[in-house]
Amino acid sequence: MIDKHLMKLRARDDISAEEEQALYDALGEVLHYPADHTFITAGKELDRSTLLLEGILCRYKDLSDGERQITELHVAGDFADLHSFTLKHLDHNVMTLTPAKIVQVPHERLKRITEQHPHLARVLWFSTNLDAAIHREWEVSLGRRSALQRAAHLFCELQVRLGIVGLATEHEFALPLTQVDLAECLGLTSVHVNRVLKELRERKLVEFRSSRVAIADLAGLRRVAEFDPAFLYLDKRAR
Amino acid sequence: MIDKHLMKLRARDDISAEEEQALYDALGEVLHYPADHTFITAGKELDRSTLLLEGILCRYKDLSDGERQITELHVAGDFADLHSFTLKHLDHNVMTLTPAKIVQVPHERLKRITEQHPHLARVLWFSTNLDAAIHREWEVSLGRRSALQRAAHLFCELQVRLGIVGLATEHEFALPLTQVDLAECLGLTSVHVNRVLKELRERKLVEFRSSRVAIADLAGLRRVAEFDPAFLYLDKRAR
DNA sequence: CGCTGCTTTGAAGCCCTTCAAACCAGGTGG
DNA sequence: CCACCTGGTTTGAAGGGCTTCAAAGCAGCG
Repeated sequence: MIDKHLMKLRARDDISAEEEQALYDALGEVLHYPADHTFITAGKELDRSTLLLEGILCRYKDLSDGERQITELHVAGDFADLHSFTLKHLDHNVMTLTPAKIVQVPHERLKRITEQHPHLARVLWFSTNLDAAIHREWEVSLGRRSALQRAAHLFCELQVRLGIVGLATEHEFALPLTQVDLAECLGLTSVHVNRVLKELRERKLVEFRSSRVAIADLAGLRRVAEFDPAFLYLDKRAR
Repeated sequence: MIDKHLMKLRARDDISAEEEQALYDALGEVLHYPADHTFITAGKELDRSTLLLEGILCRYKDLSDGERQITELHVAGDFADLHSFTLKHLDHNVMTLTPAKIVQVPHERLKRITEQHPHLARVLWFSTNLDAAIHREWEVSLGRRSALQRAAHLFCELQVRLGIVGLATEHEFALPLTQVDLAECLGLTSVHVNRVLKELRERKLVEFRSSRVAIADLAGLRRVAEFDPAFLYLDKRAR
């Protein structure tokens, strides 16, 4: 059931059979959520974390004028809110962008992992630090990259992250988001996202339509985005 | 020596005398760095973390055109790169913005903490998750807030964070940064930062000059920034 | 007293937003 | 089976917030 999560972890470190079992033992209830469903609200006390099995989630914050900023996208195999284990409540909301299948992991069982499996605990710690690395890369995009580069960079990031769990090739992947969703990731208006997507299409770099990303020229796309996958920590080593 | 770090941790959870001792036992060499000194470079293997005792540090990424984005500021009491414990190398650089006094903490000794002090390990994990929360708030600023709001929000954040370690009052705190430094935090040009600071001054909200922030109207400043300190997790509870 | 780094100000321009409306595909119901 | 509705996409025109370029002002210091 958590094969994609294991793929993600094992791309970064060795996970023993015993540790794999400890993870399985930590699993709780499996749930199916519809699209556009906010299932974690900022400030609310949490006693379990959410491991995404299928679909796409996002973390987001709302502003007073109705604007929204998505701070991270989550794909299958990601813990959406592992950080709630130490934070106890979150500073942001989490919602589904597509229909999603998730499995809950009670914090009580995560606590046991920190007590009985220090290495696995460090790997989980690593994985929250990986989320922070993604945040940092988004800060760079939002602060310093042009609209075209931001969009290109996001597609590059998703191609790698989905590739790790077998959901993307060099040429394409499914991405059932709207242009509004993308705009909320990129700090742009959906109108401008539309124009940027048009330019990426005309430059024969990438095509985003009918819920798919078709990459015409991955090298060119990465060049435009100045994409360096180092921030995704794909080197496998002891954590 | 690490009293400010303990103040920071104890604002979020209880730290026992035994845990405090474990932290002291983990300390290594104390170093003094000059201002504008990059002492951690992206990609370089690390075997120790850096606890800031005095001064201001920043994490930053450089872009090909010479632009720079600062992704977080660090104040006394912060671990600047505790996340390198699980990441092993970083995706960003770390530099001093002022002269700084730091103490190194070998990863080997942090590993021992994860094995012998699970609760303290969770508190340290929490503290890297707090950095991620700050990243998210910056994403919101960079993606959705106006230049004026971004600057106001940063001052509010620093007032709280410095206040926790006794380095800020409701009315003022030392901040020996240049307008160029601020611009690199805020995703703006230094020219525009200058205009924004002028407006904050004219609106009688906050004055930034000669290395100090003088807050004329904290409530008004927070209103302009739409500042909510919840993302700093100041509620004390078991982690 | 002149250098250096930082701050301040002005003028022009551009990237992205705003506002508005048309277009399009998929699903529903008469 | 088409008319209609709805959510999403596309395009145009005008405007604004921030950048760019340029230069002057200013404080600290050797």
